[in-house]
Amino acid sequence: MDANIVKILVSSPIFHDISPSQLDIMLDCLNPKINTYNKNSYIAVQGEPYTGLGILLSGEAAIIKESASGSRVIMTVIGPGDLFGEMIAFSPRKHWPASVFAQGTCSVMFLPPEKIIGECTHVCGGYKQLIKNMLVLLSTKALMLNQRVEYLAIKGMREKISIYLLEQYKINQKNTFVLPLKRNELADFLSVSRTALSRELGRMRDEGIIEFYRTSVKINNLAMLRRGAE
Amino acid sequence: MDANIVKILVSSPIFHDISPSQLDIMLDCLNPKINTYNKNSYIAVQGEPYTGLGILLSGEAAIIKESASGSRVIMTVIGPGDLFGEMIAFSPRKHWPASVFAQGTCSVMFLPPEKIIGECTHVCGGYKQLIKNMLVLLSTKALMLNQRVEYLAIKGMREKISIYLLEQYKINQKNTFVLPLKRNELADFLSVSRTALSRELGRMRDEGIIEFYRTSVKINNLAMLRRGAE
DNA sequence: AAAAATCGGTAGCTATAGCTACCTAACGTG
DNA sequence: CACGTTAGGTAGCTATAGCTACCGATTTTT
Repeated sequence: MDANIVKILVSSPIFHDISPSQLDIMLDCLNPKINTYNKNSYIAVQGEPYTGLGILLSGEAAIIKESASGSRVIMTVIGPGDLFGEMIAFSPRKHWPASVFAQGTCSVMFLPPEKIIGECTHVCGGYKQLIKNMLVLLSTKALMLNQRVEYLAIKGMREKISIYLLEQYKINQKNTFVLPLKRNELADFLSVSRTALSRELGRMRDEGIIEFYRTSVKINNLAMLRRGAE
Repeated sequence: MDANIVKILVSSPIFHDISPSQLDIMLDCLNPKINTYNKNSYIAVQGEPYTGLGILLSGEAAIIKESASGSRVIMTVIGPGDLFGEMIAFSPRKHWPASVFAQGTCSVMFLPPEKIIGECTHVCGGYKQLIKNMLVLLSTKALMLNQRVEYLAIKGMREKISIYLLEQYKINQKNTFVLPLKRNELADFLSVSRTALSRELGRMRDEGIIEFYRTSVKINNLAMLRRGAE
């Protein structure tokens, strides 16, 4: 296997803690298929049969959800080393739940999922690590989604903001901190409109609960913030 | 190991396709801890250190999310054979993201997650199956959550309903079908108020798109329903 | 079979948050 | 450094959906 490819693969979370030499051996068992895609072409099409666990080797691709009427929403953008289709690999579903679209020229490695829990009887250390990595990846994904559901299920704008800020406060352990998201991204994450988000933040500032400038925030009244979270 | 316990375990998705005799052998490796809990006591407390992958052997327990202010929301109710804490098992997080509360007298088996990707070098068939089951469980969970996020991210009431009905239509392949959820549950799933949901359903009926009585629905105008889904 | 609880539809009121539009501050690029 | 672009705050208007209240129908309990 090409040394360059191995280099990218060892940086990918799916091969975390697997040495290049181990990886080289494992690839023989895993039966990977490598394809290249031109800019603005489909790597995977929503609804079509699943083609395996994808690892982006080079280029940039967008995961997009397409509605029946043809409107397209970009879910995420992925780069070299990133995975896609990891949720479907071991589920009973056998169709792509979203499309993957090459933003530039891309090369992609597909792994047949059945090979991961594979026949490969000589259980090298790398093999065990691979499974462990898959378990970690899926758990983390599920937890992230779970957290997102929790935020989306919150009714009020004030409540969403308060809970989000309290969580950030807990992480930073300081009254003043910098948010990891820009306004637009935060609005997206909370699934509210940016303008309404800004308005509510303004109100909270007027009430003396917080101060902010762009992504930096200072909590002035923790008790009131807590009350806002209900 | 008690034959009764083995009987429940083989019915649990985590030990799917593992024979009782295989299971009996595996349990020696897995180092399970069994505890019993009185009615109305905590099996796990949100925020406290993770105690392992839980399998409910008997009784009924509720997964509840508790907010800082002390308000409690029941997420799901689980019964014998059901799992809990499967998302945290392989993630870097080491604290319960929700509480588990015994609704009646419960007995619970906890498995240390590190044993699942275990040291157990004699790779019996059952062991491989166990890992496969974990992967399937986590994938399915992630997909479910993903679907939920998609619904919650939808803005309009009409749009939510239309997409939901179209999905049900696709499943049933008939114009007339019975919804798997009651109004209350559907409102919960879509994260809208029941009254607003009923109102919009009424509007859609007035416009001749659908007919309905309780949980049975008939689609009268598929094209309009599609348009409602944007 | 009567009583109680659940389920579901309707109506009116109102708070909320989305949308458009606009403007200023920061960033980045040739 | 001038230009375009992105990020973010503000304002006014309005549609939407939440809430309360109520009532009839259905199911469950006793």
